[in-house]
Amino acid sequence: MRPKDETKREAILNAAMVLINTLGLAHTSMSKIAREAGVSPATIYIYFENKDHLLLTLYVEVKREMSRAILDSLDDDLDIRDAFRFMWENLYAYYLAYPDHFVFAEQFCNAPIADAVEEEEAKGFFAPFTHLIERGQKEGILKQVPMELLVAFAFHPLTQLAKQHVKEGIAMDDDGLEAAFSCAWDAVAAPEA
Amino acid sequence: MRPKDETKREAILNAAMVLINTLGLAHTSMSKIAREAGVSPATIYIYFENKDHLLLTLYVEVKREMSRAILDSLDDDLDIRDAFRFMWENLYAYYLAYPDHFVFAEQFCNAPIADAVEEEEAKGFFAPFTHLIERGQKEGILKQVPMELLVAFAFHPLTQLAKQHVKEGIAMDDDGLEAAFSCAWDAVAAPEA
Amino acid sequence: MRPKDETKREAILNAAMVLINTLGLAHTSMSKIAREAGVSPATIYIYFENKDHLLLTLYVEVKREMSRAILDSLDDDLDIRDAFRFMWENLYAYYLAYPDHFVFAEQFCNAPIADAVEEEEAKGFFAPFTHLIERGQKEGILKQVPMELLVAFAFHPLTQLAKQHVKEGIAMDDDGLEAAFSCAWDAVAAPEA
Amino acid sequence: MRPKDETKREAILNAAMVLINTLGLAHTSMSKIAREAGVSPATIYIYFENKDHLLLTLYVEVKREMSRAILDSLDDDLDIRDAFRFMWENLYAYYLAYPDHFVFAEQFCNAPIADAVEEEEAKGFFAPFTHLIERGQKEGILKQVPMELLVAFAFHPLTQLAKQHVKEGIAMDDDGLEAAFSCAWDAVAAPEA
DNA sequence: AATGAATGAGTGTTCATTCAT
DNA sequence: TATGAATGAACACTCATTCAT
Repeated sequence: MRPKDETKREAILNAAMVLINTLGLAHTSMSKIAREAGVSPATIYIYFENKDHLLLTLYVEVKREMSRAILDSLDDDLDIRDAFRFMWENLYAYYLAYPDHFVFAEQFCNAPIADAVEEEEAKGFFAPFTHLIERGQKEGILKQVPMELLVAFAFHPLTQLAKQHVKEGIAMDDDGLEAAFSCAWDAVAAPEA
Repeated sequence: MRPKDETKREAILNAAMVLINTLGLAHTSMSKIAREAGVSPATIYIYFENKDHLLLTLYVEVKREMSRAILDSLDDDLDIRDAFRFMWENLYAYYLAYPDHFVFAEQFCNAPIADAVEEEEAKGFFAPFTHLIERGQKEGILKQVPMELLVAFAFHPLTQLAKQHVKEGIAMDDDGLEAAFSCAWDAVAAPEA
Repeated sequence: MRPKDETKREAILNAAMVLINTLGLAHTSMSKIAREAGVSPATIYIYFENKDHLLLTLYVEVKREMSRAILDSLDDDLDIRDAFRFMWENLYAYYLAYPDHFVFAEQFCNAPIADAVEEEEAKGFFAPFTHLIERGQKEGILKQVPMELLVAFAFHPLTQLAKQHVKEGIAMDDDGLEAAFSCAWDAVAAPEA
Repeated sequence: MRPKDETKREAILNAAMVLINTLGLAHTSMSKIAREAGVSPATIYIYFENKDHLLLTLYVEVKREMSRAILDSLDDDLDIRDAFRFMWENLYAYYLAYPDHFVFAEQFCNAPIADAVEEEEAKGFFAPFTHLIERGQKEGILKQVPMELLVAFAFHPLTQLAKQHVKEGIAMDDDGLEAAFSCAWDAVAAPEA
């Protein structure tokens, strides 16, 4: 008996992501994924129960890697603003380094199939971030508004910028990042006394 | 030869939107659209060249309606902050009133097929908004940063919030809106002297 | 709009029967049926909901034709033995004339899929026969035993004989039929006083 | 090198029979058989050359067991009628005791694949029965008609009854059996002088 | 303009079988 | 012997689109 081939599993996941980004979810078929991954269509079903399961797995793994890249090296002793900035820059760097992860995640999470992801599963990866916000609010540094607002302003404009930059093949320089961060920080920071 | 039936055209477009929101782009076929719209598959091809054309048309029309709802009643004489707030509230109201337009647009614009939309076509609808920003920067009221930054912070967090609220079936009350707007305004407004 | 083509429907049903008799239920696929019928696989689904529905329809129609051939010309005024013999000979003649109907029915009714046939639907075709038996019992000509016994002895040996004869390409002559019928009649007839 | 495991072979054959009776020949695949038998698909090929060989083997073994149950204890000294009755009751008892053997055999022998069984192989098991008939004809107790007729009337109605009873989960009592046997015997017995 | 019939190419998935261990 | 991995071909069925009316 041959052992399962981890590289084959990775090849399948990666082929799926590449095709979804190129052709779209709607035109990415199992046989195209198989061809791109260099395996037989039947082989995919050894590693994944069915197409939905494959896509869902891909999404969760991408999200996990994202959170790792952004949060793993987060230092709890940093003051709020520095921690915030650290994540912000990590995130933008991640988008530029793995644009396909990011493009895929954006397409996937807006499709109804994404509803099948255990909400908490994906969200859980970002727990350290929510803790940071709570700390910031307790310390009076962040605005006393619902958490979802702060998350929306902290993350989403950056995502949108990255989407444009990835599509146009450009990137912000240090000044651009600085300017963008100042917008983000002003959005979430409590007005100074 | 009867003239083309405008209500039939609308029925087709609407059926497509409903199905795409329910089943996803990937599982929305021409025959399902036909069945949902109460017409024959062949009839769709009288109104639209092919599937892509139908989807693209739908997207452009949705975007046009969005911009109309938000910008048509914009008064050029309003001061920047009031104009800004006017649009902001119009936009959130639109999301709540036509969640399917909005959910569709989000799914569609993240799929590669959206690349086929004349970039400027969709953007053009929002020209009044960019003029507003330019005026705000000239007047020193908005931050002197690239326009795309201001757009990203002005629009995108709200979109994200609306997406959550639509999915969870909730809505912000006046206080919530006030808080959210203050975040947005702080993000884009020039720091006071 | 083209009208549905009845000959196409017949061609599909007949192709299915031929292939099932040749290759067996297990090796008869929709694409083989399509090829044999000279239509596209997709066309089959215009006439039949799915494979099971196609097979079930085929079975019911074959049973209907069988009962028509055997019972339609049955004369209620005949005495029991003559009526019985009339049907018996009609049935054997039918088997020889339409061996494929018969071979198909035998294979199909022994497969679990046959459980899906409305029991009464197929049985109903043979109501005239059960009425005949009841009359024969009332007149004291047939044995006073459960109806299912009489049916089993009246029909099933003949079916078995026909199965062998069809397979071996032979047929009973008049003497053979006479002998066979005398066995059948002795089985069901009440012992003479 | 371990010796082949007889229980494993039995498990495979039994799994095949169970699945064929449940799902039908058409939906019984090698991997389903493997799963049901608790072995790997590859293992089946150690015991059987291929799928056809497995099915054919199963059929022959079932037929062998049937003939054993019915004929092994047959006493040549019994008079014809008693011997006949002995087998008749043994056969019905067997059907009730091993309905799955019987249901399988009926499905299988009506499928074209059964043509591959050495005709004589299966028939051979029932040689004692044909000898009995020959003796009965010589003694003038059975009708002087072709043997196949007597076999058809002796066996087939009973099979048909058993099929119904197995499906409906009922069984004949002693009176029912008596009545059924009297039909069978009248069918095959020579008319009394 | 409008339709249901028709289709070849494609879908996601399972098949019988073999491979490598 | 026994296995799970692996596969190309096939499966039932649907696709986007065109045809004939």
